[in-house]
Amino acid sequence: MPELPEVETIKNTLQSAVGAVVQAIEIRRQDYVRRADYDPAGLSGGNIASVTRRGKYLVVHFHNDQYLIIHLGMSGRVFLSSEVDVPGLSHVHVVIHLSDHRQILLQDPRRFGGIWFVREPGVVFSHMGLEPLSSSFNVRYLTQIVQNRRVAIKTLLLNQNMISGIGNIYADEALFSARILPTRMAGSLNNHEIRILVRSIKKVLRAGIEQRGTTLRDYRDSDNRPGGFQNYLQVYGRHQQACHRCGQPIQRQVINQRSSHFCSVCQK
DNA sequence: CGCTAGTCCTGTCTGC
DNA sequence: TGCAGACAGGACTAGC
Repeated sequence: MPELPEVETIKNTLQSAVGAVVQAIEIRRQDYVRRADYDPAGLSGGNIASVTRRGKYLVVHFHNDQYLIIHLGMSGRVFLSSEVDVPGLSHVHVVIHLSDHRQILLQDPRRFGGIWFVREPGVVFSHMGLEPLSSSFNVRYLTQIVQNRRVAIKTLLLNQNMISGIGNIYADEALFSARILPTRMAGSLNNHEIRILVRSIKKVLRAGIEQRGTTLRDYRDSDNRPGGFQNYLQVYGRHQQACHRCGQPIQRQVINQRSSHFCSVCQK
């Protein structure tokens, strides 16, 4: 579910938990833990030093160089709750009890997400591509990774080993903004198109963050607030609706198992 | 090595 | 109202 702007928003709303002392960590589903390099029980008594983001991952840094890495998969949510028990909330796999009586709940119905208890975040991120909002993600880098690639440009944008954080919504939106068809072979993009695409990716992601993410169905930040970027979508989820630019109906086509939305008039 | 297709899950919506 | 089938914001991996 959550892509870079949504995870960034969750990270921002979780800042109110920084400094809080962990009373206990409750792992209700052991199979949600992908890796444990230390005993999570040892986190009790320490405090949360920071909460950051890498790609679509949340990084919770505790004392003593102990990290909890969280990936929310397709349906994951993080709640910062002050209630002892949230009624009607199922599929909560992890609860971090804080000594101020708040708790961080990790819910994930489909369980495509997971968590890692590691002493060094690099072991999880070793193969990850550049952050698209960093200065190193630029025309030179995109030129280098599209070179000779015979995959659809959209497939490349979704490849987390190349660029980390772009998902199905923002890939479609960035390609519409750049006026490039998602089916175009990556290696066929010219310098001009690469330049526009870099700019479009950054612009769309920044707008998504500005709007606190996209809520199509169940996305919420850790304060349970929905995002607002769904009101600004140009193509995603707008199949057969009029293109905001030219008025022609938006097309939908499956590319690499993912539904893709585009305007066949505006995008070439 | 690069790439495609199948797989992991549950919930919700659509059409019969 | 019930039920089958499609579909969903992600990402691994077997196999070509």
